[in-house]
Amino acid sequence: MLIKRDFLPQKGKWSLVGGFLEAKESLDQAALRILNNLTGLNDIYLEQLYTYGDTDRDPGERVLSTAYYALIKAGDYHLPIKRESTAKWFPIEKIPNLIFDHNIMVDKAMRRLKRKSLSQPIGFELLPEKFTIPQLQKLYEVIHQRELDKRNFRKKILSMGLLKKLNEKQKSGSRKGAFYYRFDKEKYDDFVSRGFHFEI
Amino acid sequence: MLIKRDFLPQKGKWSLVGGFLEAKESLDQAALRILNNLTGLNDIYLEQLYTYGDTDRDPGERVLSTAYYALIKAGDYHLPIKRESTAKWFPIEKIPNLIFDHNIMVDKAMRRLKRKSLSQPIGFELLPEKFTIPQLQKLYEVIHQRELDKRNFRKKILSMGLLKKLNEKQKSGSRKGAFYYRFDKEKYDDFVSRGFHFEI
DNA sequence: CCAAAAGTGTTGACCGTACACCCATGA
DNA sequence: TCATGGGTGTACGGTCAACACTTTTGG
Repeated sequence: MLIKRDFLPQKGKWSLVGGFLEAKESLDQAALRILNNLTGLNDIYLEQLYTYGDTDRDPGERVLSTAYYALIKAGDYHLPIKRESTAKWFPIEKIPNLIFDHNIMVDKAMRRLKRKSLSQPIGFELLPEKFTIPQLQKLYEVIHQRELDKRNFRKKILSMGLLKKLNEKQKSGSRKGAFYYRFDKEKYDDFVSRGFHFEI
Repeated sequence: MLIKRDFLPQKGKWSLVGGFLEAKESLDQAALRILNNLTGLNDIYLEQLYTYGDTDRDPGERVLSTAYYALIKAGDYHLPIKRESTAKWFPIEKIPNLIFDHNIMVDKAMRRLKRKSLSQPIGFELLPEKFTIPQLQKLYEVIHQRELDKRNFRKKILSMGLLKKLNEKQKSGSRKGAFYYRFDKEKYDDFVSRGFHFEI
């Protein structure tokens, strides 16, 4: 999600969403507040990415920026966006030139996400409650920017035992319909606490 | 490397090394400067770890801390440490209670290092120019806090083709003596640029 | 001659990858 | 009936893990 800057410098260019830390809030709280102000969303997965501290990043004055990235469930982004006029979603491969070092931030976030997706079932944060295996596969394909074999993907994902199959099919998107699944929260917690690695 | 605080609050407790960012330096430069002031070392591998921004981390006043960790070659730490009276090296498993959230920082650094050691030959930064395979193995054992099978370790490491065997033995440490090796810088760069993963 | 660390190969289990066809259904 | 995406199994090769004995040499 990018916003079109409506003030100088670089007015009119696309930019990541940002704001200033207040005296009595933590960095995490600030990130939540800023995201919430723009989108109205709560309960969003947020993770600190990196702190950018070069003296000349912002040509105006010296600014330190601690970048965070959020994972927002597919479907939630239909919610009304507050400053709708300026905020817009972009597919990751079509991100335009951004102000300052923001493209570097996006790049770092993507690398973090790729790595993370190999050691944690991030679908939890990015998919709706009920989702199909083809949906999950597409998520991994977008993150890793390559196509995956559906037989192998399904085998791998199911072998982890984290998914519960529901007795319900998604009817949109195909003639046949795809079964919905749900993450098994308990097994997931086991998994995470033991740490796992997973090639894809 | 820890220092004993010689000022309040928490005077006498162990602490990580820190300092304040100056107006005209980047975070990276500040980290280098602070490390150099204490140890006299240059050309040290430094990596930003995380920025701690809770409002009550320091009971005195509000402080934001961007933590960095350094990898210092075994052997270099024999160099005279400037503030020698207060700085001391600790084995990782014997780190005492530290001030504020510094134990959390150490913990995060260790986790980062474990992960990193699986995707990059960190021996480059941590071992002297010439090193033996048993030395390299001990490095991985310390980082991962478990023993490794020397046959498997040797096989794995050599199969990567990153090491050049020298015609020289380390005579201390064993009767038989162990051959020295050296990293092959070119192949290493290839490796890193292609990215690799490596189970241990 | 002996203690102590260096050095060496094989095997089985598991996992990743490649690959092709049938199924269900709405139009 | 057909186009579309969902769903399934097998076989090969590579990699990890387990495991025990020989070599060298200073004391």
